[in-house]
Amino acid sequence: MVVSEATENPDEPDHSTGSGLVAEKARRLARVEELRGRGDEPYPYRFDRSHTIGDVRRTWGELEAGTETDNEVTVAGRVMLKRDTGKLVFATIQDRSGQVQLFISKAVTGDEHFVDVKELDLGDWVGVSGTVMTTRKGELSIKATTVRLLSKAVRPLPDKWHGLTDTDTRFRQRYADLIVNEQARRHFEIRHAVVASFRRTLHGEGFIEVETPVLHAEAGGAHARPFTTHHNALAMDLYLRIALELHLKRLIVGGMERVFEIGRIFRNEGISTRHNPEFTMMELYQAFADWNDVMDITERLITRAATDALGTTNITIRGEQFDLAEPWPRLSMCGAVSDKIGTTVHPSQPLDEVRTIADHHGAKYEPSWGSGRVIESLFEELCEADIIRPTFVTGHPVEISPLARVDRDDPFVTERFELFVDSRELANGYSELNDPIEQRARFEDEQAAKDAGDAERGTVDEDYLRALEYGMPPTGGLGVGIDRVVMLLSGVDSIKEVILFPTLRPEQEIH
RNA sequence: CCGCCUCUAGCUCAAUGGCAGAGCAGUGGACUCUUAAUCCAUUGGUUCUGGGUUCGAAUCCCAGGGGGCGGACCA
Repeated sequence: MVVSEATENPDEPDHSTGSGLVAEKARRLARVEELRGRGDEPYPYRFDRSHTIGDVRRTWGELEAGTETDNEVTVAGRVMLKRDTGKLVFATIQDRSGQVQLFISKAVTGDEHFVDVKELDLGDWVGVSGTVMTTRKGELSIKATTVRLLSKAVRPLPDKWHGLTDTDTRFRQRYADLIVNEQARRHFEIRHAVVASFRRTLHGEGFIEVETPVLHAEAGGAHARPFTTHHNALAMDLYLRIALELHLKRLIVGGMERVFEIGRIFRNEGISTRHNPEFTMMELYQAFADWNDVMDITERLITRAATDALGTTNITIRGEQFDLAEPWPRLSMCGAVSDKIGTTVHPSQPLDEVRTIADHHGAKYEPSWGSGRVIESLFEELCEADIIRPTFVTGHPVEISPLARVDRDDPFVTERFELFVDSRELANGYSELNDPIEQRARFEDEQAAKDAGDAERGTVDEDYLRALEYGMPPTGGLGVGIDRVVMLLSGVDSIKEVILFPTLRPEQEIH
């Protein structure tokens, strides 16, 4: 806490001449003391309201201008604006359902109570009782008989007109962002609607919601660098999970048939407009289904989420309108690359041949990569940027898909798809590999690549193999990046806009 | 980790090498139908930090810090 240098006598700071944040806080804190001194609690324990502001608007929104009713209501909200015309004060208060004007007349409240109204600051929480009315100009208002302070704000709100625009401050002080920026509140309403919609759809189709460990002894199920942590009592290092996959499939082995989890996963990688170190994934696994079933459920989940969150399946991507309800095109990875460059590429081709093509088209690769992984690099380099509308990219090479089942018609690719929208990967799914012998071979390939220096590759998960040995039914699986779905439906370009508290460096000093 | 951009009052922004300013918020005053209320008066600055160039630096240079965008990384 900084003590103002201008304060010569610390026992009695001079609020009349000071200014700036320190003086403003001192002035408001002095008001807190003044209220306590006379026996009024500036932070009461509870308050009963009869209506939300949204209720008031719904019930009386059509009232004609210049109407006085004797309908009594009690609402609560934060003071956002105050217009003082002397013996009449207008204030705009806000709760999560909206804003409404208070009409506070000295003649109604009485002189003593009116003095306290005058002392209210922007940002204070109040509980208000009064009657519903409209002004001569037609503004729906509550004609207050009492205005009770529910919580004194000692820090001023951001600018009442321009709000808070500094991105750094908006993300660090999300609380302030949410108070003043309706758009920010909207993004998190959409987020809630998406998650609720996913749950509703999945429950409706017989899926069971489960929770699996966040702390893993082995970080498997994806290619990513994990965060490490330590458990003291067990005296061992643990990883934060990078995927949900392997535990959920153990449950399919256990006979749960349809399971899903919505959970946080952690990847120790770069931060960008599309990546946050912790993000939310929904994964589901459905026994007796294959990748085609999973593509269908992906369309249902996201289309219904759009309807539930936005009331429409029409969305705008890069200024262009798309209807999510129309079937989503399917594009094979090898086919897309082949079409783009005019020659056929396929993971069955010798590595030299594929490398030559990559060199020719500026796609990068590492010495340890096989043909399949180089083709993926070609796809990322040449095709990804062109995908705007929702598109299933299918047929990923076996080399880059260690948990997916080989295509029933082509032994070099898998029955796998990734959903791309606006050049971003939103979902990933496949027919799950359930042959324990083949899975072991795939894990051993991963381990070999890891041993050769590729840090993101996987390891042999013996317990998972043991589970498969009990027999996993044919299964289709899906992972959906919730944050990215919310980005799509919110129409924002940065993942930080849809994460309440995105990862940032800590502030050095808090003012 | 690299490149570019950015950082000025609580908030939103000016000042392009020559006295650090405005609006909002705050403070004092007027006002019983305002709508970002209005009107009069007024307080408030480590110009992100440190160093340098210069008679003189918010401004130019160097280093550092925060943030943004792009790249790298991210199957």
